[in-house]
Amino acid sequence: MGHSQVEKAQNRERILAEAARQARDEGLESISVGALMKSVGLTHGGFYGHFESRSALLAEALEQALTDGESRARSHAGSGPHGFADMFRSYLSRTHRDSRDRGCAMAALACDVARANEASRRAMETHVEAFIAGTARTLDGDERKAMLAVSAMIGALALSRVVTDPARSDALLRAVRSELAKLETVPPSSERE
Amino acid sequence: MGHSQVEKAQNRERILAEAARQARDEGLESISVGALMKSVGLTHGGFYGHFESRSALLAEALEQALTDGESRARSHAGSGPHGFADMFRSYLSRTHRDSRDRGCAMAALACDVARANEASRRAMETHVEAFIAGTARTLDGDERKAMLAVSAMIGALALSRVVTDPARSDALLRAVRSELAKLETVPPSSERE
DNA sequence: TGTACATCAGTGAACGCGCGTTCACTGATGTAC
DNA sequence: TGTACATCAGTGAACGCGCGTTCACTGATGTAC
Repeated sequence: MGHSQVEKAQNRERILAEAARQARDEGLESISVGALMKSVGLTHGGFYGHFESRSALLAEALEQALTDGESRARSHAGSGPHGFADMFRSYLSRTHRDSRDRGCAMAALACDVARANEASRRAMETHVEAFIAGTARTLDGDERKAMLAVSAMIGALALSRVVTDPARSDALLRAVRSELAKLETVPPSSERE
Repeated sequence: MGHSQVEKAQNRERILAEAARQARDEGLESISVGALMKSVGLTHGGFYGHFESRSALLAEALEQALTDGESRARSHAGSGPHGFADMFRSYLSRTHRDSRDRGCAMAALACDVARANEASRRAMETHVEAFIAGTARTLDGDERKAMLAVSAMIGALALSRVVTDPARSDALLRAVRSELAKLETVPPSSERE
């Protein structure tokens, strides 16, 4: 056969990208070396020329999935003002709900990572903190509001993928969108805090 | 050996209870027939006297986990007034975060169920809708507020189990608790809607 | 520029292992008399 | 109440299967001359 060094590097990227996609689609643990290699048009034996082991791949795939989802969230915000409303509207869109394999890895994998090893948890933790910090920046630096918003966005997206009734799934996304919109408005009076 | 019919019924319950616990602790798919039977003190062969197959068990275990978590949430509300504040305070407690195997199955398994078969999704959907309806009842029937609250509770609990820094995990729970508390108070004026 | 050869990316057979499932068997249970 | 026997809950060896991993091999790549 024989392939160039350039092709090898490209193949590694293709394997990793596909693994990150499959992780979000079917879960990290459901990735199998044979199926993964087949889906990028290679045979299983070649896998170990790219990664030390399946578990080493899973670690990289998780990081890749987290980064993918994040850059996608940023690009979703569009070229307009990267405000809070722009962000949560695209995050809580039906499009995002229906493209789990290309969307936010935190919503797709939070439960799995919660029971994974500490390295995986730390990897996702970094992205959770970044999401909170980025959201706080659009909310006058109010971190507590940002924590509520991030929890609600990730929770609502995950739940919208559980609900089988399309109308109710849509309603859930819509409701959380409209309630989050209220967070951005300054409270009419500061009497409460 | 020989065991009575009463013992058989009890063993079935013990297998199911342990499966529901393991499902929340390590994920539905990580349940293995051999390990499960061993953990209740039986041998793998006897499993098929109780369940038709592993996948039939998983379906029952999911339902059991969902019911367990729900009844626990109810009992957590305590004997006082079953208000919104009582509920989310116990839901977003460190105790709940740290006892995933006995807690809410929606927070523990939402991501897994999102990619599971339709029967599993429908099973969890019923409990999601019940949680929303029950929460709405404590919020003057405002379903949209309830959807925000439920999304935030489930999202925050799941994320608090990802975050490895104990102080930050606590802060996340605390922040969402304090922000949800504001939902219950009637808006100072109805000028906005 | 052209040739000879070492390198190495990818192949596919083979391996051990753990899993879900089956089944002949055991011996206490519980019923018929 | 006591005895004889059919039932059946649980046992553990055995099965096929898919998986992660290894490794001898192939043949194009890319370098040394």
